[in-house]
Parts: sequence; structure tokens; C-alpha cells
Amino acid sequence: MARRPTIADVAKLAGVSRATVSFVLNNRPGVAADTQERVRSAAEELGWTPSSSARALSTGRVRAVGLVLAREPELIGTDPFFPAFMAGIETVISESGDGLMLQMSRPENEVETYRRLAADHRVDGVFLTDLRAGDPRPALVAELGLPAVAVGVPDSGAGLPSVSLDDRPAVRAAVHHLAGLGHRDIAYVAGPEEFVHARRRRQAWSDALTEAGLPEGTLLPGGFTAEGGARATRLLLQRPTPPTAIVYGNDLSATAGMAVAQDAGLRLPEDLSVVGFDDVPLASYTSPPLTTCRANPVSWGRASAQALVELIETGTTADVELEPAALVVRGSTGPAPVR
Amino acid sequence: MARRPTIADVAKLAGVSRATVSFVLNNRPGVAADTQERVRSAAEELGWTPSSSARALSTGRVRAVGLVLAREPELIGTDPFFPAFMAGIETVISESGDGLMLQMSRPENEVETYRRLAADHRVDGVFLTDLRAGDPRPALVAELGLPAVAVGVPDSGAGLPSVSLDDRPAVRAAVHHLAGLGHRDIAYVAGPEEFVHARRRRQAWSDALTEAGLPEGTLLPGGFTAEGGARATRLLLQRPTPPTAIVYGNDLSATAGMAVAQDAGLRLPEDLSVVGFDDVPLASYTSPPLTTCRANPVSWGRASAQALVELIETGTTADVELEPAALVVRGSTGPAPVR
DNA sequence: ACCGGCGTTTAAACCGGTTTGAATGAACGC
DNA sequence: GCGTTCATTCAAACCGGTTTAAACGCCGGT
Repeated sequence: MARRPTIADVAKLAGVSRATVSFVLNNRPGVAADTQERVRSAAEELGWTPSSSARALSTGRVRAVGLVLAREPELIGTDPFFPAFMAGIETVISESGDGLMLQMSRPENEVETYRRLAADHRVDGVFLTDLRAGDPRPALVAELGLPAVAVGVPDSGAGLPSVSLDDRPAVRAAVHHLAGLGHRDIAYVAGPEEFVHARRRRQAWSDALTEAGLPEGTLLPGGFTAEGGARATRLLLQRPTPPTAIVYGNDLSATAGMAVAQDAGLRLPEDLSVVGFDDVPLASYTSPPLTTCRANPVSWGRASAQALVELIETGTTADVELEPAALVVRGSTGPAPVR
Repeated sequence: MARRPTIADVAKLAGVSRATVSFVLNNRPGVAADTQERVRSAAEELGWTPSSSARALSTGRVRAVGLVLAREPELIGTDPFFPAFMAGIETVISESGDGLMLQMSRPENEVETYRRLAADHRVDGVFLTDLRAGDPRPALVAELGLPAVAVGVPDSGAGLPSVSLDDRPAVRAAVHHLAGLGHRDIAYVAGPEEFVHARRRRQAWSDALTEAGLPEGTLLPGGFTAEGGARATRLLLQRPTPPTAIVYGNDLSATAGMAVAQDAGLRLPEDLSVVGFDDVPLASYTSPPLTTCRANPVSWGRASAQALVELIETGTTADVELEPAALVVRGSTGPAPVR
């Protein structure tokens, strides 16, 4: 089996120097048109493509970006955000032939993972997702000199550019939607409070209650999981006066919550209204269909990738604020029951 | 800002040649113990880590494996298989410091994507998932000389090593379970027939009916989607004599199907039994909890990665057959209704 | 005939590792 | 005292690109 051709083979075949081949390849000006033609057809004939390692070595750019998923393994599969987000990233970086390096790590090894990614110089930059309060990563990437963009949270510190999408309008809209339906006792089943986005959604619920002139609602943790959503719902329904509506941190916990309520003999939405967050593909196909909040993770990924690429190439990039999440009303919300 | 140290800096500080540093780094024999010590502490002091590009260039190994996801973007987020599978891969490759290059592509660009991955030499090997009947990829990777393992299907052709997991026992068990409950009309809502695994599951259903001495059942496409599952279910329920049990190609379509049945006023499992496939996290938290089939995608990823790494390093690897999928009985299946 | 300038091309250095073949020096046997 | 052997170390070539600075050929102008 013939080894892959190198730039020298192409140069020889085209009767030029390696430098000229390189110039043509990177379409630098100053190469005669007919020479370009000869080089191109020689490359074509040999089926030559530059070796990415060699190129990386001399340019100092590896043409890859990194995404670290530092969630508990069980959680990763349940979140529709990441696949869609990654698909968005791909549409951008594959245009320029760049690659996406994925690293999964246990949350406790997260910092170590970034360090290694930077030390080995396997990526030109990284995305920082799932930012937490007091997250060490912004300082870390600054220390490492690793280009990075914060996904989802403005002002993450360390002067990190961010690409964010505001969850809150959708959550507030949900609360106002429920208030308009006559609900006065609206509970919230929250995601893990260490995530900035989980906390922000919860805060939006709380703020909206105040805006709507409603009393404070019950807050329970749901962990963004099915199990957590189910447990929280059970607790809520056991209360002397259960809420008439529950807003969940995501669709997974909402769906599990719906099942618990239905098992308890409640009819949805007549006896209880439910709102989720994410608009997973299943959401339109539950019974009743789930009222939820929809963001656009694909465009989020796209915008994040554009920002990161620009940051890598030019050294700076502007913060981006995407269109906020919006409420999608379906059948799981209805008029509050009369007591 | 100081540029990253190179092997030459370490050599200078330790008072040895670059070659010696390299030997120590790769713990090759023949370096005096005290020299090793000096080199190591010099490296430590400078915080030096070898540049992966430079190393890749001289060794010809880039220390990364590739995974191409060639599904429709909408489908990717709905499948719990991939995140878990990737997590399994990670546990293996991160041990040796290797990376996972992820490429997403539209199904129609799939071949092109593999070609580029190989041409740029960005990965040392790839996983072939979602194999289809007459899939061009086994021949392609053979032509490209790209190490690859087939995931999920033995005998994919071109002498490709495979890591497979038999879906069929679980599906057969499901049918026998239903038959034991008195069901005689068991329908199947299938995934896209072009996928070998989808077709194989469907075949298992069909075979099991025969084994159980039951008449042929109705087969409808469900596309592995919520929408497809819902539509197929509606069609089944409209029939003059609807089936008393439905087996679905995956949990997503099963869950959507359950919702349709419940909307139609059926009680589950009294009026209709439902079986899914995958055992997604939500499956235990639907109402009723979903009887389904469980594989182990994490160990699948692990085994696939081990096989691929061995293939890359030694040139060959044995086929692996994992523990087959198993039936998980929950509340969505029950005795057949008396007509 | 000579010079300056321009467009085109190239030799050679460089990126940061690995690897080979030879040099070094100490220990050993005769 | 001298040739061997062995363990250790190193200089230099190599991987396959990019980039800089210089060389080249050719033109028109004087």
C-alpha cells in the first residue's frame, strides 16, 4: 500500500518547489495562474491533502475546538440541549474544516480535564457550558491562556466573552399565563441550584409571582431528573393545600411529574396545570401535550462557535445575546380549579 | 506572556540532550536513574507537556478516534444511545490520553465526512454506528486504510471487526411475555428499516410471534420518533379490531403511543399493553411505567473503544459479543382484555 | 550596455517532537 | 597495557507542512 503523498510529491510532479505548493494551497497571491493550475492538478492526481498534524505544528493552530461535558453520566443522556448545541457548533466549524474534540469528565475532574486539553494543545479554544456560581473555569482558562467563550451566562468573570440566551422571559411568561388562568398557588420544581441557569430560571419564577401580585410559591428541588421531578411532585401533592400549578426546571422532570399526578388520580389540566422547560421532541406527544418553554440550542451552538472562532482568530469577540426563550402553550395548562 | 516550554528548554535545564528527555518521557530503558530524575524535575519545574501536534507528526499517530453521527439533526437529540455510548468510549480512551473527535453530518454527506477525516489524518480510527443494509462505509474505510470497528452488527463485510449486542432476545422475551399474558394480536411499530438494528428488532418480533404460535401481527413504521409513534398508534387503534398489545422500536415512539392511546380513552395496561426499547430515564416515570428492553450502551462504548484501540495498535482485534439486551417488565403490560 | 523594478519562484530555516547510529567512558578480561 | 563489552548519552536526520529572505528572469527606460 502506497503511503500517503506529501507536499514534496506534489511539488515534484508539478515541477515546482514545496513552497510554491504551499502558496497555492493557501491561495496566497503571487503565484502565476498557470503554475497554480499545474499544482492543483498535480495535487488532484495524487489525491493529496495536507497533513493536519504537520500543519498544526508549523502554524501553531490545531484547528479544533473543545467541548467538555462535565455532568454525571446519568444526566448527560437526558438532556436534549447538548446534541442540538453540538450540531450547531458543527455547522460552523465544519465550514472551515475544523473539528470538535469532545471530552466527558466527571464533574470532579473537570478542572483537570481543561488543564490537559490546554497543556497538550489539542484544541485552539473551548466552550464553557453549565457554568456554576463561583465557577473556577473562567479564571482557569485565563491563566492557561486558552481562548474560551462562556455559554449561557453573561458576566461570568475574567473578561470572558459570552453567548447567552435569556431563559427568564419564557418562565415569566409561563407564570403570567398561569396567573391569567386564575392560578394563585404556583409551585416550582427547580434544577440543581449550583448551575447558574437553573438558579436564574427559578429566580424568574419567583420574580414573576411578585410581578403578578401573587403570594410566594413553594420551591422544591427536582435535579433536572425524572426521579427528582416525580419525588418533588409527590411532596407537593401531599401538602394540605397542594398547588394548582407546577412549573418545572425542565421537561424531563415535568413529564415525570405529570405521571405522578395522573397516578394520584388528578386530571390534567383540570385539576393541575404543568409547565416544563426545553420543549423536547416528546413534549408535543405527552397526554396532555406539555406546555413548555423553548430556546434554540442549535442557533446557540452556532453563535457560540462563531464567537469562539473569531476569538481564536482575532483575539477578541463581542458578547452575543440571542433571542430569549419563549413560552409554548399546549394542553397541560388550563384554568385553575375552583375550590 | 512566556511561550510554552519545549523539549529543548527541558533538555537545557536538565543538562542533557533532547533525545534523552524524549527517552525519559516515554520511559524507554537505558537512561540512568539519576538522569531520569533530573529530567523529570526539570519538566515539572517548567510545567512542560509534549506538544501533541509535534508528537503526532513524528509518530504518525494523532491519538484520537473519530465518531461520526450521521443522523438527521432532529433525531440526534432524541436518542439516549449516543451520549451513553460516548461516555463509554471516553472512559477507555482518556486513560491513554487520547481524544474523541466528533463529527456530525447530514446522512447524505456521511461518506464525504469519513473521507475528510481520513484525508486530513485527524483520527487514528473510527467507529461505524447505525449501519445500514448495503452500507458503503465498510468498503470505504477499507479503501482508505482507516482502522474501524463496526458497532452493533456482526458481519458487516470487508472483514471489519465488530462489537455487537444482540437486541433480539429482549424483543423475543417481550413477545413471549405478552403471549403469556394472553395477547394474540401483537403489533409492531418499527424504526427506519434502513438501519440494520431496526430491521433486526422487527424481525425478532416477527420470529417470536411464530415461535409462540401466534398469527402474524400488524407492522407499521414509526421512524423512532415521537410523531411516528403517535401516528402509527392512531392507525392501529382505528382498525376494526385493534391489537391488544403494541411493541415499539424505541421508548420515544412508545411513550408517544401511550399518550395517543390514553387520549383515545384506553386504560393502560387494561385495554392495551405497550412495550418500548431503550429504557430511557423517563421510562420508569411514565404513567404507567413503561415495560421496555434494556441494553447497556456505556459498556458498549467501552468495548468498542477497547477494540478500536487494539486495532490501531496491533492491527487486529477480535469480534466482541456483548451481553444481549433484556426485557424490563413494568406497568405498561398486563393481561389481555377479554373481548 | 546597464540599471531598477516587478512578478515569480525557491532554498533554507523553522515548528517540537522521535529515532537511529555513533560516540563516550567506565568496567572488565587477558 | 590494551582490546572488548556494556551502559549511557548525544548529534543529526526525520516527520510534513509554513514562512522568510533572497534569487531569478524579464521588462522598459536611459
